[in-house]
Amino acid sequence: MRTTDVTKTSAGGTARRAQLVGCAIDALVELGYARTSVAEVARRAGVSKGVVTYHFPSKEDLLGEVVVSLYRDAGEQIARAGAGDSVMSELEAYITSNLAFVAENPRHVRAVMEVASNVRPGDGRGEDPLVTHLQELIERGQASGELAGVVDAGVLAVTIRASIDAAAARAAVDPAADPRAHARHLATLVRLALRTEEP
Amino acid sequence: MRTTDVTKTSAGGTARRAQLVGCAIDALVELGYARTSVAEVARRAGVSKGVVTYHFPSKEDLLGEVVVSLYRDAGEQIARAGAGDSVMSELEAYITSNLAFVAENPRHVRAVMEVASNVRPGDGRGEDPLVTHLQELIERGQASGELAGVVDAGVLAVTIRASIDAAAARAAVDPAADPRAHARHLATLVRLALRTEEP
Amino acid sequence: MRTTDVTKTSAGGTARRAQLVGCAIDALVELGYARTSVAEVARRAGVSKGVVTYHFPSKEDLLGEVVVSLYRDAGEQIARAGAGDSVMSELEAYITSNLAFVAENPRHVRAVMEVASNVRPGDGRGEDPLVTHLQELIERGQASGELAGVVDAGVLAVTIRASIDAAAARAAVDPAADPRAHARHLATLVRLALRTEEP
Amino acid sequence: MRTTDVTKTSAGGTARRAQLVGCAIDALVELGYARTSVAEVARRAGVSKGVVTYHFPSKEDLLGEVVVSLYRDAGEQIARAGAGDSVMSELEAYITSNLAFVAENPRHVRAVMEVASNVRPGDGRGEDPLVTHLQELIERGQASGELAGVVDAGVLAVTIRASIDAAAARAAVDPAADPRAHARHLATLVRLALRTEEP
DNA sequence: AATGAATGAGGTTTCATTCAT
DNA sequence: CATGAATGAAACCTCATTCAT
Repeated sequence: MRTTDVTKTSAGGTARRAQLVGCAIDALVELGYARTSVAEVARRAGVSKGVVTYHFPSKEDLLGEVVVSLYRDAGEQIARAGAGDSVMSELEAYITSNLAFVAENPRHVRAVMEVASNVRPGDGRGEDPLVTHLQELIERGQASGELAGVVDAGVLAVTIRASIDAAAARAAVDPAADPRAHARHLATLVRLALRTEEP
Repeated sequence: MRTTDVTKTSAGGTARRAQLVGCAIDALVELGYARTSVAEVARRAGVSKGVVTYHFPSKEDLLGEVVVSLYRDAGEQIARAGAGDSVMSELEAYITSNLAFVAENPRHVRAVMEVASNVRPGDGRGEDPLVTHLQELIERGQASGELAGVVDAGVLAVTIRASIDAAAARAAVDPAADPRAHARHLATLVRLALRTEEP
Repeated sequence: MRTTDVTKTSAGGTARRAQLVGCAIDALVELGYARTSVAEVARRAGVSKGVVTYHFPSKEDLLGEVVVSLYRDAGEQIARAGAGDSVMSELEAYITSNLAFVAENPRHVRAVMEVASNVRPGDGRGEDPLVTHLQELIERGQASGELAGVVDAGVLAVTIRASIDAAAARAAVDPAADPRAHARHLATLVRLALRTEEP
Repeated sequence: MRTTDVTKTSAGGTARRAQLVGCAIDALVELGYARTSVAEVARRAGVSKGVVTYHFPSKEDLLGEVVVSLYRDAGEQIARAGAGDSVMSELEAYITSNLAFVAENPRHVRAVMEVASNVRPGDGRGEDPLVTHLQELIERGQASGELAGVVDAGVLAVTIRASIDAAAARAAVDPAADPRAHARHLATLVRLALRTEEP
């Protein structure tokens, strides 16, 4: 329980909001989406239900904050990873930084997965931008001849993304999992699949 | 609506059960887990709520049947695919038959995904048997020298499984997706990753 | 409390529905609109809250039924009153039958007033059809020369309607009030206002 | 929005109170009683919720002030209208000044109606003093022979009052309505009803 | 087998009010 | 004077489940 005393901790309700988001994450990880109610989050925070709806007018707002705060944190960290000087090293940096973030925030990642798998996408499809970005990266490398063109860029992009997510899911639930090792092995796998015959 | 008249169709109400499972699948696909209620399933079947609870003592039983019936069908079909004469061809058959099944049963697959992401796994951990099976297969190939040993068998197994699931998720929701093509490209990817230097 | 045993009273839930409407009327009269909750109605009926929402999916449905059942009853009774052979006698019949109905159903009338004064009219205005009907009647009499044209038909129509409603409000709350006497005096008033100089 | 800057405007916060009453009126007119919350009033005033409860210990106090401020204003204006030299002219002055006030303060009037229809009268019954006053006036005229005695003074009093209120309700909601014209026509109506046969 | 009625728990949200700063 | 945080009650609604017929 994140019942850390929050009084006098920070100006504005920022601390309280952060605490509530933290409790929501805990509830999502431990109970799943369906059993994560406003009441449950309030209970974990040791406050009344009203406090939650005071800081987050609706449940959607609270869970939305769980999601965006992850994207904010992940975005910052992954941006710092910077790009490599070749497509392959950029791919590797992508994989590594993603799973490094996962290794450090397994529960937050898991919580967002719970939310994502239970929110009906408004109107429908829409390519996953994460996958699209990967695919374009790979295609660029293939076009320049740096990478072999045998394997389908789209399928490889989906596969990389899915592998990262699977490792994340695992890490969130199994403290013994090692997302960084997964990253290394996945990078190897990708390198093998994309190596040109004669370097 | 699967309101096919079911009266006097079969002994023991097996047909009614099948109809209800079908309606549950439809509801899961169209409304998502949260909005799939017993009442909704009954409405779609054109019967009263009592009928559902009569055939399935609890909601869990109904959704459980959605899941096991998929595993039953998939198991049969994939078993028929048989094994190849080499580990690589067995891997390929696994990938292909899995995604062939997905291509033929996208809605049922999607429904099971809805259920799976909302049912808390009994107590927790537990290796995924599907992944374990793949991993053992790969390790066998690597031990015999048929396959290269550079890549980590566990990570590759997880990645294959994740890639298949991602393609399935996509196919279930996007009629334009082509799971069979995904299977071919994924098989290529695996072959590249596992090929020995000098065959 | 209308906790009359309803079991085995009638086929279908019609009796239960009627009982709930009755309890809603009682609550509206005794507590007013704001304090008339679904829970309160259930309590008065001696049933659980769920019963109310079972028969009336939403609170709006329940209160809507309070209103339409009044209009149904009133419509039938007033229709039976029939029309007179002159405009004046028709006006008199209107006033009399309206207040006779009020005299017999003071609580139901009061309940509907509570609802009416608390439901925001969807888009806005819209002439009150009851008033419009009266106004047309009066104008017809004035055009034919049967009634004096000095007084404004619209204002008289509004005034008659308002007077009836005021008497109704009074009757609903004061058992000593006499709506039928009010009707006689109001009719006299109208006759005086509309009499021609030389008959 | 009545967000007029009120700081340092007046001693004792009288201006703030007036501003809040004004915002409450706006909310009542635009949203109705049910949706007029303390928070809404504060929002419209551009201040925090606490300000409202500071100046008005309870919601009832705020809405009460909406009502009494109307009665105060109306009382002053109607008193200025003065009395006529005959009962009939006094009746006419009453009707005219009432509806003149309505014509000038339609929103305030509407707001008070919202409140009135949602506040349970203390214990119940109680003659309406406004009606009683009218009734006594009429009876006086009838006793002196100035007015005809055919029509019942009580019913006429109720009817006049109801007609004024109906016109007020209309004016509050329909800017095209003309309460002053209503007053003239109503006065005519009353005169006709009370004229003696041979003057 | 099937139905419709009933239950009661639980969910989200709104709100008047209190209070420390 | 003013604020923002917190509370707790109450409202409406949904739903899985039980049961008599």
